[in-house]
Amino acid sequence: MSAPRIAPIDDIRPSRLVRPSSQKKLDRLLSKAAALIAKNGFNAMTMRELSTALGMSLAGLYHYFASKEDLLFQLQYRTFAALLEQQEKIAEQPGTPEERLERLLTGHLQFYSRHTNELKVCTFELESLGPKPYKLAEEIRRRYYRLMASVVAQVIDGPAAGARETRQSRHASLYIFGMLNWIFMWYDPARHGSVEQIGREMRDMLLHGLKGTKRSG
Amino acid sequence: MSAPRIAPIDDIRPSRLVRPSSQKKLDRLLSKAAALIAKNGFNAMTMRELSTALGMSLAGLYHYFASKEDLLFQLQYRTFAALLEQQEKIAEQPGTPEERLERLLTGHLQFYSRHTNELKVCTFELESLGPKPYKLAEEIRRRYYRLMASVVAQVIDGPAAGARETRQSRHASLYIFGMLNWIFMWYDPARHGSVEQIGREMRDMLLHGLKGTKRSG
Amino acid sequence: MSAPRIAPIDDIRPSRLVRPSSQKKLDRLLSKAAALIAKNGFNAMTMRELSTALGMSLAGLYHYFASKEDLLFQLQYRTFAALLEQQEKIAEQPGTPEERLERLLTGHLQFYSRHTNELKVCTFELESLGPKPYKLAEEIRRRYYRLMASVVAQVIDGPAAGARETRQSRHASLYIFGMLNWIFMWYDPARHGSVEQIGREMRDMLLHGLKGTKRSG
Amino acid sequence: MSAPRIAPIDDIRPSRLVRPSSQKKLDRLLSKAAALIAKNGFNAMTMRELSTALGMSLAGLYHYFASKEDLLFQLQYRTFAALLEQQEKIAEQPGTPEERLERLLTGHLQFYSRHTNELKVCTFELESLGPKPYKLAEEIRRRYYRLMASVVAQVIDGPAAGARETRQSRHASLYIFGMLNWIFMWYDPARHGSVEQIGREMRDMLLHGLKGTKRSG
DNA sequence: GATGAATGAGCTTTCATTCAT
DNA sequence: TATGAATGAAAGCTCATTCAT
Repeated sequence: MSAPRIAPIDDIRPSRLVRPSSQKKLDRLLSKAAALIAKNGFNAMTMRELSTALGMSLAGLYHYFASKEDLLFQLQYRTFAALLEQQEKIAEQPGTPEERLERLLTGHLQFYSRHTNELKVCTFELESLGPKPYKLAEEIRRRYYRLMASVVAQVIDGPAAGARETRQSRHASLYIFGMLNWIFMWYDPARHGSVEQIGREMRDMLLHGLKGTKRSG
Repeated sequence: MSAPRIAPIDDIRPSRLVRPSSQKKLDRLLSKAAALIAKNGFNAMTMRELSTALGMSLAGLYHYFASKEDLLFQLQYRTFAALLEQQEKIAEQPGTPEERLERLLTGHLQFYSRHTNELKVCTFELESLGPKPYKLAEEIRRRYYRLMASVVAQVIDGPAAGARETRQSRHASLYIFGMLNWIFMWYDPARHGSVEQIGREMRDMLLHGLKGTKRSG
Repeated sequence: MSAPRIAPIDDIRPSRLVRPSSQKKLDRLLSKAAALIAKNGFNAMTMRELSTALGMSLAGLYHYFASKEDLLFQLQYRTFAALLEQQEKIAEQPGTPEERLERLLTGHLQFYSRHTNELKVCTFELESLGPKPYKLAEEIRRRYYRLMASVVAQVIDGPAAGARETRQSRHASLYIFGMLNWIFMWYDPARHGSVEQIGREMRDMLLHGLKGTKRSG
Repeated sequence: MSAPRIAPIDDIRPSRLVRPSSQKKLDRLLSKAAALIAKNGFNAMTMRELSTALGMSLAGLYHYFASKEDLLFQLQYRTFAALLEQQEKIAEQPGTPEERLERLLTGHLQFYSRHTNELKVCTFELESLGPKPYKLAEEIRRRYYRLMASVVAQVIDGPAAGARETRQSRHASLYIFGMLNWIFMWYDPARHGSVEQIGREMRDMLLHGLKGTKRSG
């Protein structure tokens, strides 16, 4: 069940090679961009604004990104790829389906709490991509979705049933992604507790229903 | 437990009265605007584009909306108010907490299926509002959230416990709204069945956990 | 030396007769318009703004004025005509040239203090008129200028010299109009005293030079 | 009696440094803008019109001016500052109060004849500025006014009286500025002679009264 | 007379992007 | 690599004016 390699970024930016020496600077640029996009949306972020926030010239940005959309794509692709890689490793660890589900939930939430801006951009600005980069990003997303669905299927039908998805498991996975992604709209660690706690709550609700959430209070 | 009346729109635009005769036209404008915003986002929709789609002049739009943002606000406010009104009526009907929860789920999804564009705009363009209209829209949202949380609380702790919210019920409500709102990202009636079916699935999962979803297959 | 009648307004607005019954309303409109134009300039005043300030509909204004420029013209023409008529009467009164000069100065300043807004519009928005109304307004102005120049000539060269203008009298008249019209830029009755006092000061300075102004202190 | 330095422009636009290399270009832009504004007023001048007249793109203008109003402010501030600097130098030269007054009159008129457009903009478009730049421009104006008033005071009360302003000297200065500034409305070198001649005429009228103007004919 | 609705033309400003240096 | 200067395209919005009622 080893995953195929993810298509390289340069598929979409064949014109420019980013050498290791500038990797660190590139990361800084993307991080700042993520913060600005997360705050007001991709459209609202302007290249000028970004250049000012970075203390560099507007034209200078175009040494790192072929276009504003390329910037968005790089941001999304890298983030998604990192999330998927993490979750695939987590899913490979042995354990009951229930244990693995909890690990996926918590892993997702932890990734969220460490890369809030980046994940927010991935979650809400997918449609801002053009058709080609969209397809590339979509592909990773789909793999992540299948990963979740296969674990959910084992929870529902038992590990003996293999990882065959069913209508139930597919729908449930969509509900679960809704729960997970909606967290951007409300989560505040000071008010709601740690993401690990949230992960346990979700697990209880998913495994035992609403009444089961009383146990984890 | 009768709800206080919703603050009238004119709180924010006291200068303009929309008379009954133009109500119909206003509805048409808002409906088309909702479609365009839902498609590409509020920022991407241009007033010119809207005017063309409506077959009227650009300047003519400004007879109905003080600004582009005012348009967004009117759209959100009306839609939210209609949704809230519907759901409050539904919640008032007698029945066990479980029955009332299912009715709320289904009611939300039905509203979604009848006003997909409008609800999408409400769900994803809230942050495009300025501070003052944001607060007004937020207020309705909060009331809807409380309505859901009170029913969820009764499901968890039993009807005898009253509608007192707890940490569990509040968090669970947030998870539920995530499930409900995420539907914009994937739902296709042809592939996923009717919204009533989805509503039953969600109910089963919420009441009995993932394994409980097998029953409604 | 009786002055020829002033060309009737209808030369420029042949399309519409203003009947006596609406005369009063027309005056109100022009007065409000004068106030708004005086405040921010003709260009900055909008017909909407005016209609709002008057509590009437935008379209309604066009029953009284063929266009925005027509409004300006009517305002200027009426005001100038009234000023000229007053000053011609004043100049006809008997007296030494010096006395008649003082009367003209004071008359001008009194007219200013009674019709500040209107006169300001006449003084600073002449160029906002199109060529045809400009010429009509210019004509009255020129008559007023000649009236002043003839009196100034008598002051300089003695009443025996008749009213023949000279280079001196013409230039001096221009300087005097400068003094008079610049008053819009600074005059405040609370700080500078009555216009009659100002008139005496100007007379002293004009007749006796700067050192002569000490007498009227 | 050395004057304090004039507040630098950057007080209001600290973000943009105009380097010496672009100074020449900036001057060209402002000069053309002055011509267009002088012709039809600030409101009537459009940025498009200016860009066309300069043979550059509309957007390019915004490299030099943060906004249309900023353009007006820069124009006014620079012109006023230059006028004030010149007149302060002139006033410092030794001589009787009468000689110094004449030098100020002639200096003002010469500045006018060399920078007609710019000075016209300063004189008639002050109110087109917003409150903050207005205050800055007002400040320079006031200093110029005081300079004139102090010399006028010495003419009236003799040099021994120092430069203490009196009601007479203050008012007389306002009349003088009226005479000087009104020149925009009528002066034509071909018809009225050189500005130096006008300056002498004004001096004679101011020192000896209307009858004294015969001497300079 | 009066007005709500509508519009063509035009305004200031912003944006992503390019290019000579 | 880096940047100041420049620009085509387009955006939101306003204005004087018209016209059916």
